[in-house]
Amino acid sequence: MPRPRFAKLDPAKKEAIFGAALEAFASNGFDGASYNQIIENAGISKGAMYYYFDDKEDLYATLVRHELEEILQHFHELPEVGSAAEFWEMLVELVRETQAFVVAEPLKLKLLRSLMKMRTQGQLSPLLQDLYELGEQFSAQLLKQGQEIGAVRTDLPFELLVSLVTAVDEAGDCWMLENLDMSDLKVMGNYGLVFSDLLRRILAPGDIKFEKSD
Amino acid sequence: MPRPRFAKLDPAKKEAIFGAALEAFASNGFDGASYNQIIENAGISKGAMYYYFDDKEDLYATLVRHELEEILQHFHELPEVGSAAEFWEMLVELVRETQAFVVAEPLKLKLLRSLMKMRTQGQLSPLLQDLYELGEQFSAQLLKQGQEIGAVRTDLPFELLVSLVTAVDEAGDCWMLENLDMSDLKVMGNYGLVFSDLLRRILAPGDIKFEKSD
Amino acid sequence: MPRPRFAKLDPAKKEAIFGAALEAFASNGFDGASYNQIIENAGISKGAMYYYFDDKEDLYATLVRHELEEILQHFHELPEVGSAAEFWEMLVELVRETQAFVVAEPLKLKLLRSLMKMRTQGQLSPLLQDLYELGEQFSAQLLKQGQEIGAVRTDLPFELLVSLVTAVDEAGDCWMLENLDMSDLKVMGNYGLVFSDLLRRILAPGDIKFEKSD
Amino acid sequence: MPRPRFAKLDPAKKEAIFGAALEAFASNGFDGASYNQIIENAGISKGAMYYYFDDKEDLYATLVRHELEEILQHFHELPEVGSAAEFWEMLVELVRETQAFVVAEPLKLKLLRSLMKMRTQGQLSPLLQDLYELGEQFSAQLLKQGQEIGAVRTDLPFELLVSLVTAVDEAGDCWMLENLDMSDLKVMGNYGLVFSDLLRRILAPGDIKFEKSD
DNA sequence: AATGAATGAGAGTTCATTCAT
DNA sequence: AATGAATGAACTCTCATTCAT
Repeated sequence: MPRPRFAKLDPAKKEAIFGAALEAFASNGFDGASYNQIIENAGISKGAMYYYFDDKEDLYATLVRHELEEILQHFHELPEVGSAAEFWEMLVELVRETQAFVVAEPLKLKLLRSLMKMRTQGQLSPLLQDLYELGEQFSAQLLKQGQEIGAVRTDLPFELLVSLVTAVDEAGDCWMLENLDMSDLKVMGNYGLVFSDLLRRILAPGDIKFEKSD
Repeated sequence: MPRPRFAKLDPAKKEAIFGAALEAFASNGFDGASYNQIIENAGISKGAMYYYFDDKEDLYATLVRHELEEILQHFHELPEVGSAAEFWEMLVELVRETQAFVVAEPLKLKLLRSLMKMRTQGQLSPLLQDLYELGEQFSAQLLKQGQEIGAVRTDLPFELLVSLVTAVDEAGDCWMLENLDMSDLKVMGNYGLVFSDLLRRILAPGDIKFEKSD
Repeated sequence: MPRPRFAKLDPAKKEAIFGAALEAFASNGFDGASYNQIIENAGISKGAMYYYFDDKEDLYATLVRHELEEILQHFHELPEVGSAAEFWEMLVELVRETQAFVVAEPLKLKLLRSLMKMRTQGQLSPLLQDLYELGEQFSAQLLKQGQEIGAVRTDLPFELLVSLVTAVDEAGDCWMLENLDMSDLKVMGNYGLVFSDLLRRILAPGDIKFEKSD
Repeated sequence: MPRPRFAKLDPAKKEAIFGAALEAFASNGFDGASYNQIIENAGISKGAMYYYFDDKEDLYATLVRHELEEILQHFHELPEVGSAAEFWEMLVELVRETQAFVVAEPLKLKLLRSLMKMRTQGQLSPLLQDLYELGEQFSAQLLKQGQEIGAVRTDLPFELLVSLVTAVDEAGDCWMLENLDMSDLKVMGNYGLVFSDLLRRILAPGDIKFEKSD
């Protein structure tokens, strides 16, 4: 089922195809996007597209994997952290970088989120299931690391933690895109602290002490 | 776009229509559900359906509103709480009831979630936008109350809080449906505490003190 | 899978649909016939066709069943025969009638034969399998009757006999269509004797005595 | 339309092409087989295939001719027979050999039969028409020989005899493939007698005497 | 002598919706 | 108040074939 000779294609056409696909899938989800329209917008013939990709799902999977790998690579070398304090500092930085990505590439974010949507509702095909797990791998790896140095709680099922982190991330990203003037980067910078603190609240181990602040 | 004379219909037919629609929309989302099939499964004529509802979206909105109102009504009279402590106690109870609903009516939950999906991605039509806000109203009201008695933080934009609560709720519900043996109600009961604690962590005001627990 | 409300359709349109389908299926077989072209030639809209028939196969099956029943009904009341001699006399008459049908309705013959073709090669869907058995039923019933009164051999597997009769019929029909001037009905009449004798040679029981005739 | 420089090709590739084509055409018939898939399965480039063969039909015709010639060559030197009795003895042997071929090479049999199918229904292109006649040539030659020594009837049009022999052969082969456990070669041997007797019944001259056997 | 990228018409099927009755 | 026949654009995908290299 993997796609064959798309790799060695004229980069301009490649970009045209990925561009059209990104636009369509991000805006309308997998089912909602029209493959015909993607093909048309990419400016290639029907047969050509089916020469590059087995089918609609193959294109979708290829695109998602492409974007996913780009992101994962970007966060590839997480700094080694030795203490919980260092872990949370790293998280702040991580969240800031993520937000920068969200603002810079909202379509890509929406694309990745479309995969999450498909998972919750309906069942994912094996091909897409693999992709999903690849995507979760990053959060999972981070959480694992946090648990090893005692920064992250171990009293809840691991998958639940992953789901929670994903959900809060998504809610945060989504809210930012809707409510923040994107040009106002300073304000945005501050929200890095806000969201990393939210994650810490959720993930911190033990009984949290809720102290009155006013 | 509001729905017309559907109200004074034979309740049995009403139920047939809603049943077929719930099944279809919950399982396949708005776009994925086939209006033709809903009509057929409802055992009603094409013309009749278009006599009751303007179009597919009208049926969807009517159904969602119906379920939403049923739920809102159920939680209508929240007990008045005077202190933060009482607020958090109430929240525990609330989460438990919500979970019971999730287990009892997974389809209805999926239906409501389909609305969330449409919102995050793609744009909601004004009609559905109204519905979405109606759905958020409950969380919003709860948060408002919490803020008034000092239980809920006021340092973040209100809409962000609402989004966060919604996201965590959804992640929790979703995780439960996937991972819990539904007959194992005792275990489920315990998760009421887990999820309400998660909400408290997010919503509690001030700088949270993360104390080492081991 | 059966077809729904095609029955109570304006007979003229019914005929248009059956006509287009007969022409296409008879000439090109099931796979070879273009459903799109059938629809166009029938002069109805695509949606309308799918309103009458579930799919291409449904139309094909409906058409074949229609023609089959017409034929079976025509031969419904076979005269009761009490002796082998009467059986062979009846066979002569039967073959003559069949030949008249072949000449009158070559397309219908080709249609029925297309079903046979599909069976030998590739496997028939359950729907078409039923049809095929309905078609064989006539020959089978005839053979059964012949066996009961001792006119037809019982030393070979019954299914083989059916296959042989079918094959010889087909070869004969086919040859007639190709080689006979159809207007020359007198000659054709004689071939009734020829073909019924051929069938008798195959079906007659016992060791046949081949006597020199010259 | 004849095929060009395919002859002097690496025999291994030749075999690969013929193998893929045989598999596809035998299983799906001419129309049903996908030329693209044949090319892919042959492990050859698109351009190469169109370099060797004009088009799909050219490959089909070349393959059929190849198999046909192989068979015809196998039966090339029929033993000279001087009497009707010897003729029928030879026929028994011939049928047995044919059956062995059927069991050994069912795909090749199906391929040849696909040509018959195309002939009966739809019209054969001149190229394929030639092929068909080549195939009939063997039966024809046999019948001619039989007629010369008085073993085969001369009261029917020659072409009709050929058609009948072909049809009965086909019915027999087909029935064997379907109903016989191929490993049960002993039983199969007996059917050599059955089928050659069937042919004799059809072909024997004069008025056949049907004698009661019980 | 041979490649494989590219074509675009056409396949069967589903869709939400309309409208004469 | 309600029917259900009818629409035709759009859907994903396959086809045999061409042609610049």
